[in-house]
Amino acid sequence: MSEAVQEPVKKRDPVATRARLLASARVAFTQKGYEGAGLREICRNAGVDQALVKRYFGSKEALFREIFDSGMWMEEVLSVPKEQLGEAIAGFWIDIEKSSVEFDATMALLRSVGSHQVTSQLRAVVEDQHIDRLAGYIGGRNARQRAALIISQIIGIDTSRRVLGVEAMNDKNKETIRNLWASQIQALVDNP
Amino acid sequence: MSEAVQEPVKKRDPVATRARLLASARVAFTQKGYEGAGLREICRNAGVDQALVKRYFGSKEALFREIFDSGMWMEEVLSVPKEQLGEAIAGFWIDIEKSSVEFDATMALLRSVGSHQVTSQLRAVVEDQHIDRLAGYIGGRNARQRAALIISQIIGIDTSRRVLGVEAMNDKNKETIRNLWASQIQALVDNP
DNA sequence: CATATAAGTCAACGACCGTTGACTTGTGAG
DNA sequence: CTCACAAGTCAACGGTCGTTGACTTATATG
Repeated sequence: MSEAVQEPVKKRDPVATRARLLASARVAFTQKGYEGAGLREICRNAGVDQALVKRYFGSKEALFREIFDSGMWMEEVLSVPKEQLGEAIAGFWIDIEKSSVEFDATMALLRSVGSHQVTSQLRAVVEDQHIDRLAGYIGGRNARQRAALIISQIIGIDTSRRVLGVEAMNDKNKETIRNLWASQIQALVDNP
Repeated sequence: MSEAVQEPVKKRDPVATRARLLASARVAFTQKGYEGAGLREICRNAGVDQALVKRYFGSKEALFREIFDSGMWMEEVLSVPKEQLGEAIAGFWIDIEKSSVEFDATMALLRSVGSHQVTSQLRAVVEDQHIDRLAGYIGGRNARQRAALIISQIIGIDTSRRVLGVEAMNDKNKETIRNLWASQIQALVDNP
């Protein structure tokens, strides 16, 4: 109402269109993974024609890449002192369900892991955005390997808990899982 | 040559056909996951017609289920004393590449995790064949949760190492990973 | 106001998917 | 030897997929 200083009522807004396409793709990839999400569905939910994916991104694969490029992955969790890193990481990923429901990059990754078309993309995301960043933070001997183990635990626990829905890790057992997992991570952070 | 006491040279052998179909399906699901593997490809490699999948198994989903039913999952690794369980599990899954290349149930599971059609199947496999069995073996307080964390680590590490191909966990770093991981598992086995 | 260009639409391509019913043919029981 | 039935084949169904080229239309520039 008040911010409409200039409202040309554009019928065509490439910036907004691109944004709506990206937003819709984020939801679809989160819910169904790379292969499971269809371009027609993504475009329908974005209210645009399916041919625009090619114009704006080039291909489905490039659209998928775009989504993972804009992630500030470990930042939020790497702001705590090392002694609390186990609690911070475990707490963040155990309570992640409260985060933005419409886009959950971890879920999108886990549900796309089986698609050969994007495995190299996902490896790059895991290595560059997660493992390397975490390894640089914890330091010490075999930092890369210890960081890789921590990231692998995130992948495995999230797969069991949220993708598969394993009962032993459901909300009723949340606190138990969080405590056990936090001390596991902390052991890897502290050193071999 | 010598064992052919009775060789009817059958043109039709339902038992053998079924077995060849299962063998081919195992390879395909291992390499491409549930969605990525097509029935036409499976049948072609088995040398049979694609219509036989319906006759023998009913559907693709049922064929997939059949493959995971015949698994003696944790048996091999649960034969060691508790004090060596960490070493046993880590060692088994780190060296798993030497096992039967054509069928690797863990890979088939990991590459199929994103397919909604089979998530409930896979959850059942993980819970009944892995978590429950391991929990019964290790015992103690919160055994199910500790077992679930161990199984989740298998899932996560195998996803990083063999599905994604993360460099920090490749063969050159195999020993480091094995040792770090073994002590992580052992800590969960011993108790909270 | 005229117009070049970008934005968006439309319909179709070729390929693959799981499934299915009708068909042919081998095989063992009588 | 016959024949009923199981085993295996064939072709097609209806559907989805990512992609693409030709088309229409809005917008900004001059």
